[in-house]
Amino acid sequence: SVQLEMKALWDEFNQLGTEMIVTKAGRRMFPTFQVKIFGMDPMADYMLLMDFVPVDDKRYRQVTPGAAGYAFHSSSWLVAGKADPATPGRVHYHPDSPAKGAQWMKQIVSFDKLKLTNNLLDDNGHIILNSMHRYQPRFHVVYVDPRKDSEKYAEENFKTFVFEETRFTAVTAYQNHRITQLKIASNPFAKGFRDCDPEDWPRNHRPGALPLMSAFARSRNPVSSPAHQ
Amino acid sequence: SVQLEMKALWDEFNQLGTEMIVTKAGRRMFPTFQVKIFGMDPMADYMLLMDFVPVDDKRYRQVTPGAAGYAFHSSSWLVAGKADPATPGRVHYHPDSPAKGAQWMKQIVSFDKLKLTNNLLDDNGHIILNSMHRYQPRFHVVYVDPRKDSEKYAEENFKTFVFEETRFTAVTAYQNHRITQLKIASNPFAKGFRDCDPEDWPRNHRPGALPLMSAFARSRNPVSSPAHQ
DNA sequence: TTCTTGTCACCTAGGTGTTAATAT
DNA sequence: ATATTAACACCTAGGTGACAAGAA
Repeated sequence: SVQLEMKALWDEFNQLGTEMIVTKAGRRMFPTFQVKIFGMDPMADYMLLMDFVPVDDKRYRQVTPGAAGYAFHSSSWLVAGKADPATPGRVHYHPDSPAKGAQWMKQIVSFDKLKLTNNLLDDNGHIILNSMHRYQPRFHVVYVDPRKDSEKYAEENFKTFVFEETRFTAVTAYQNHRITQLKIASNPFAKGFRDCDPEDWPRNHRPGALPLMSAFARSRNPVSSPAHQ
Repeated sequence: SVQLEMKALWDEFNQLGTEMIVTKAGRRMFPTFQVKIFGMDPMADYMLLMDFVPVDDKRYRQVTPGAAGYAFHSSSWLVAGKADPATPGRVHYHPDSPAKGAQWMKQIVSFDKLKLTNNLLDDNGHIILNSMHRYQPRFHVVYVDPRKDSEKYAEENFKTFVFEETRFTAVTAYQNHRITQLKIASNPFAKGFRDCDPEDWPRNHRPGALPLMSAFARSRNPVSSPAHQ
């Protein structure tokens, strides 16, 4: 069995509609997909991998509620047509694969090397996704069968785990400001954009409490900021 | 068979008398011990590990040639008595162990996670060495025998490789300035102490050329520098 | 108008020798 | 005297969202 780590954080993002940035060079996911694994044979070899399947066959687009003059990203999505044709879909093997069950179970397994890209010609082995489409991450455990004719047992030698709270929309720029603020508040690498008490997250964070979202006020290179409203 | 990477650099250090810093928290080696491996069974599992054995049973101390007033570290070592009693001696397993021969052979194997410490009570799994003693790094390849009674074949299932040019003296502070300068010139993490053409190393470095050693002139926090000579 | 790209300041994380103070 | 320690400035390496400019 498999347990999703940081489930409370995933839930918080999922409630707002998780977005993941895709770039040409590849971007990590945040939150990172991490799991605790139970019930493996400690002495047997396993491969761990992830892939991403479309949640639906729709393409989305952003609705702009701002009246005249100023466009403000919202949390509402419009269906903008049928999905782009899906490419075969890559998989990402956990770099420690293959490894013994004991190794996988003794600590949290983290897919922090996995990167998402929108570059259809990517040759870095990153996961290729279409921007403005929704995806469901999947986690697969493959038992390395020592038998000679292991191919015959492929069907019974792997198990797939899906956590619906890890669904997200691939984007090239954040669409929902509340997602941006939650990323800034919870991702250590975005600390430079925080405006609030830097000690308040995640140390004192209680799941269920309202996320702190004052970072938007910060403006590093003060350019002619358009009148808001 | 095994080939030492960066042999030219190791030779250059060895010619001066390589020194490696040991600290309480643990310090990496520089140069890093790296090898290319040939002739493994691509499908078999191997463990890769290193250990460190005393080169002799001597303790060293620094000779101070400076006359009165100013002590200047030299490249001469004096034997200062018998070695401290050796502790059992830890080993460092390469963190990718165990892995298939194919995996080990397809790229350079780097022991850059290995750290040296002088803390006899270290509980981080680092290699414990005595300062002012000389050591010989050893590299071991262990074939993971799939047979039930594999213990019986332990003798024939491993092979040890020793590169004499990787010998070094463990120190808590550098004793030979030429070693310091060569470290500064060749270790990217010490770039801040370079004084010479920053592009000149290692790009244009020809083994056999005299190492560039002008970095000593640099003094960051200019304190009352004692008159030299 | 909407979406994408490339650059940037600002971070995390951690590897350097230097230095002054301390220990032996 | 000689050896060790801890704090420090300065790096490498690379992960953030902001922003302006470009593309569709």
